[in-house]
Amino acid sequence: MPELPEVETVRQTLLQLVRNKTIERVSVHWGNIIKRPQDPNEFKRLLEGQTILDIERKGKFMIFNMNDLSLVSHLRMEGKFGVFDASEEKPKHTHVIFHFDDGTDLRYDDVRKFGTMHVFEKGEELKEKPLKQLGPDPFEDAFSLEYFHEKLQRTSRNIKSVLLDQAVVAGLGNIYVDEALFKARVHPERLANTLTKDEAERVRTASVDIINEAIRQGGSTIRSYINSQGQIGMFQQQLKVYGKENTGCPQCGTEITKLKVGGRGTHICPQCQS
DNA sequence: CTCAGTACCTGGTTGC
DNA sequence: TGCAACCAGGTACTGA
Repeated sequence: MPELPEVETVRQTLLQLVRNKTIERVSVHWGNIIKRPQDPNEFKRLLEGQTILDIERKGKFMIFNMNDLSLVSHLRMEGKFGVFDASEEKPKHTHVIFHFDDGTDLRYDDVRKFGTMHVFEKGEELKEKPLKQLGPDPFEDAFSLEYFHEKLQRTSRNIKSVLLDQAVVAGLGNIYVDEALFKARVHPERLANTLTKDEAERVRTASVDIINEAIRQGGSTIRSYINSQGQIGMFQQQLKVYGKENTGCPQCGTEITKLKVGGRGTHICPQCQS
C-alpha cells in the first residue's frame, strides 16, 4: 500500500493515539511478521513494559522510539495500524497486537502478511539492516543534484528502477515514480546513465514536489490505504498518469498507456515523455 | 558488483 | 455461474 506520503500520514495520525502509552503485553498471530529478534516470544518479552515516546519515519519505515528499544516497522503492501478498545473483536487479518495498560490496543493489520517488524536497542537501528542501507529521503539536503546525477551516471538500469531503489532515494514507490517521471517529462525506460544533468534535475525536483504535495494531501488511496484514524488520502485526485490508462493526457490529450518496466505496471504519456 | 527473476501472501478483477 | 489467470502503494533472496 504505502509510499512515503502514506507512511508519513500514518505516523502523524498514529502518534496522536499512542504517545506515552505503555505496553503491558504483546500478542503475535503470524510470526513471520517479526524479523528481529527471530523468535516472536522473545520479541513479545522485550516489548513488555516499554512506553512509546515518539514515532519517527525514514523512507517507508516507521520507527517507534521507546524507553530502551526502537521498533522498526514496514507496512509493505497492505499493512495498517489502528488503535482500538481492547474489548473490540479481533478482525481476521490482525497479526500483532500491542496491549496497553489503559485498556486500549495498538493493532497491526495486514491482509497479505508482507509487513515486517524489527526491534533494536535504542540507537542501534540506523546501524543495521533494514535502515542502514536506505538513501536520503527526497526532501533531505543529501538528495542533491550532485548526489543524484552521480548515482545515475554509475548505472545502466532504467530510470524507473533507480527511483524505486530505496538505497538511492528512500520513499518513492510505484505511484509516485510514475507521477514524478511524467512531471519531469522523462520516459521510465530511459537508461539512467543517458540522462542529461538537466533531465536529472527535472526528475529530482519533480520527485520532491510530488512527495511534498502528496504528504500535504494525506497520501493517495487507490485500493485499501487508510491512515490510523480511518481516513482515506486525497492525493489520488491529483494523479496525472497512475491508473489513468485509456484516458487523455492532461498536458496534450494523447492517450495515457500502460506498460511493464522492471516488472512493474507503468503509466506514461507517450507524447510528453521521451 | 549488478541485475532479472522469483518468493512471500490474500483477494479483487478479468476473461474464457 | 465457475474457475483459472492475472494483478496489486514492496522488498529480500537467488543465481547468472
